[in-house]
Amino acid sequence: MDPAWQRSAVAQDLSFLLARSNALSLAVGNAALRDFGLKVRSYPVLSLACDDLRPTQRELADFLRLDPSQVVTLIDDLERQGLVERRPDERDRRSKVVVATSAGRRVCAAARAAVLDAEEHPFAVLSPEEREQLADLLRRVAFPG
Amino acid sequence: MDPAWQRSAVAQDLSFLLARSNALSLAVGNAALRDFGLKVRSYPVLSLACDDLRPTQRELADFLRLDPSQVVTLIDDLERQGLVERRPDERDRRSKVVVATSAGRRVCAAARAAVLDAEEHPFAVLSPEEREQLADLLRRVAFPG
DNA sequence: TATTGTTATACTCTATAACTATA
DNA sequence: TATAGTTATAGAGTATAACAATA
Repeated sequence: MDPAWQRSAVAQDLSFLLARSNALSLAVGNAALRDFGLKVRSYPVLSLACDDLRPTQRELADFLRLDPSQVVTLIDDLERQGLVERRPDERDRRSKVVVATSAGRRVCAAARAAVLDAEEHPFAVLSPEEREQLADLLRRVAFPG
Repeated sequence: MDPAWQRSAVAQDLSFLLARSNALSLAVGNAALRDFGLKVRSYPVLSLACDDLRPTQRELADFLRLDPSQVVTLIDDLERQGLVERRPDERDRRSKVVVATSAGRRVCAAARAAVLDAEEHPFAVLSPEEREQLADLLRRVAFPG
């Protein structure tokens, strides 16, 4: 059955292929992060906090294309697990800067390794060169301008 | 801000780039389909019904990686709009085959044109050759084996 | 007056289990 | 007994509006 279905009209759509690939990647990613109490949604927040960018919640919301209220609950979870802390922003007392704790840095490093390892599954069909090619193309779609 | 953030660790992950690209494509796709009473989730069902593959609900669930119960509600919607019909499968009376009505075919053709047109926005940064390259890479990820 | 973070709310999506009718 | 479709339900994700503190 599949061969004929793969020649169907929808299966040629870039948006359909993107959605399907993402669904696979999402499932694999969440499974890999489960051991660390993280999800595909919370891991980027922790990772950005670990990159010493001292992001405010507003900046995280903009970059991750999430509503500010969603960022609140993601950070609530990470803070409850002792992985990040909210610090007052000296330059603007309305803002709160998200910084990683030392525990957060350890968990993030381990989680990153697990994610990269898990990515082998959905992307194993591609060679290292093809993966880099795919990353380049997606980078331009994901970050136009 | 963005340039520094784009060099962050997560922004290098294939899974993150895929998720972000998909989020953009999803928003654009749903906006384009809204006029036709369709969504990114229901359009593939209608499109496959229009391809004369005479899919059963089970086959649709397998191909779209959806739970059979989700297929039920998607087809309920499409049937309520008069775009598809459930027909008994002569070969297995447990199964139901989903076929497009003539109205469904008209709507599907118009919706497909709108989707292809809307895809210009997220993928406009890529040349036609690059888009085909991206489609080839994603096809192999989305349909391994 | 505008913005940051927060709370509350509702709506969609996703996952699961149980039921029925057929095989 | 196993499978196709259905129903019901709960959890996760997403979007929106309103509010307090600060700019």
